[in-house]
Amino acid sequence: MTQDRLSQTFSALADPTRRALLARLSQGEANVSDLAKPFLKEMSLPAVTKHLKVLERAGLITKSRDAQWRPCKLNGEPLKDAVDWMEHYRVFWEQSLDRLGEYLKGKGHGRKR
Amino acid sequence: MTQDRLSQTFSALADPTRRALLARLSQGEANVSDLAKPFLKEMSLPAVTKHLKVLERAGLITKSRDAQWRPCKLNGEPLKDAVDWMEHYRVFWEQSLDRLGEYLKGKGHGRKR
DNA sequence: TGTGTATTTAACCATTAGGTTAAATATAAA
DNA sequence: TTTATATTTAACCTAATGGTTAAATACACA
Repeated sequence: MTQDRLSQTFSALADPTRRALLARLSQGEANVSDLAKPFLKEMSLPAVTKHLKVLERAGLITKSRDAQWRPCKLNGEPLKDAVDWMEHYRVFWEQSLDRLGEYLKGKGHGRKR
Repeated sequence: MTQDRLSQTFSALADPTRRALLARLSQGEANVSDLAKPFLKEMSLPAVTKHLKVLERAGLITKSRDAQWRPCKLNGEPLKDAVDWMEHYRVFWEQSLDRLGEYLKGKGHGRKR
């Protein structure tokens, strides 16, 4: 199925290998074999290539060419829409922290000691 | 595979039906058939049940019991970790906006007219 | 023109995801 | 105890995911 943009972003992020690749790329450009190195005990090079392709199709990275190397660069823009979507729900994770905060501040008016 | 928490959250969000279910629940509790109603032209009730189960396993909703109804309630906490992860990349979507901002402010010192 | 290094593609496989229909279960109420 | 409504489970199907190995391609250089 041709997924909508947001689904594509979220499903690209739904894999720890791919998140680790993005984390590595947040420190700077790197080519495929550099990126693959930390994973070659766990999986093959073509497996990493496939993960990179998923990230590329999601627009989260772009590959350029330098001789036989393919330097990859992180592109954060798709994350903006994802975060924007999630921000609508901020109240749903902050409300529980509020309750915790009020409890800790002793606003319970003597309830629970 | 038993996924890590973050992967489970992102993959739960990687489906438009499930995001729509969460959007509906952000307006308040609803039971399964209420939630399913907008989707029954596109899919069956058991399909919706499955989506709700995915959201439940991801900790994004909780179901309670009221006679034969199963009221569902949104739980935003897993989204916090997801947003926290993404915030590390904020600079990667803001930097391009900065460049746009600087361009618009004419900070280009005459380059590119 | 080979040769070495980097990367991708092809062909395949097992598991998961997302859907279906039919049957089972839970609960209230006649 | 039957009936009606709400929901889930079972069994099944197809396509997508994430991995493999082997072969192909891209490029620099002796």
